[in-house]
Amino acid sequence: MAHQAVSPRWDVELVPTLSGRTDVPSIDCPVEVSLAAISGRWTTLVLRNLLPGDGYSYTELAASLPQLSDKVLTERLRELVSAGLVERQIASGFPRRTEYRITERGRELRPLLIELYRTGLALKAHDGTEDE
Amino acid sequence: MAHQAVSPRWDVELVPTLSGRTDVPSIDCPVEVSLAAISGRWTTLVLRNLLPGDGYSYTELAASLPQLSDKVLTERLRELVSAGLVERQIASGFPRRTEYRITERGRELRPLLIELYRTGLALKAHDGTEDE
DNA sequence: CGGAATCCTATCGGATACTG
DNA sequence: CAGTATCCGATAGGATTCCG
Repeated sequence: MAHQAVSPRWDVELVPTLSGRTDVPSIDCPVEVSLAAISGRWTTLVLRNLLPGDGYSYTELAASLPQLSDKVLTERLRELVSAGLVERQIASGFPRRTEYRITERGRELRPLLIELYRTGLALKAHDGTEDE
Repeated sequence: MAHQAVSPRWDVELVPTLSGRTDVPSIDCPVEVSLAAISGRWTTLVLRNLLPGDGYSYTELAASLPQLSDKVLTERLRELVSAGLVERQIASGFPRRTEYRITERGRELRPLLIELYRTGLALKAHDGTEDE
């Protein structure tokens, strides 16, 4: 008989469905789906700015994050749009105006971002570098 | 007078404190703190396995994630240990046994991981690729 | 057993310059 | 205004081999 793959003891609240019991980082795992949605430098800041629901032009978005280069801003926006988290509308007229706005789907990330914030505050509170 | 930096409209539930109002991805921002804690390929899987609280030897951990190379496993463990999220104890004896175990601090990540899972399921549910 | 050391490639993200 | 194009250095992570 062959060796059994060693399986952890499952925390069923943490891993309630089978797709979380993977032994590799696969996009089938819900956790990886979420991570993919918020991954990339600057992504969470862009989402933070869009989440209140206001439409932003490209330039406004760039002005709200002055250190963010055009290249990366464009990349992030394309990723978010193609993931259906942000929508892009081009209003005809001159000068051209593009408007970026969070989608319903994008709003699903809000609780996650709140939790990221909350957890970060908790970790900062007791800093992990106290002596015994 | 100079130009004003363009500031977004704040979602005060999402960004309750000043440290979240940064315009660059700084480690001062709580969101970045959380992201740093769970960042890196395989990290969430290692945490998932440790979160039930069982101690794992290096080899058991490796066996629970067979595709994970020694190099990356070691890297991840060092990061987690140095962040105070996991503790490492060496039991004297032969053969040598090292035991990795989640810390109290590490348990603070549990709600975040649950939320990552929850959000991922939600995103998968309505897939973002439906036609109108 | 529990790693460390090397090597190698791919992708990421920053800087800069240019365009319809 | 709203991006694109190009270059480039740094890191991440996988494969493999070695060590106390």
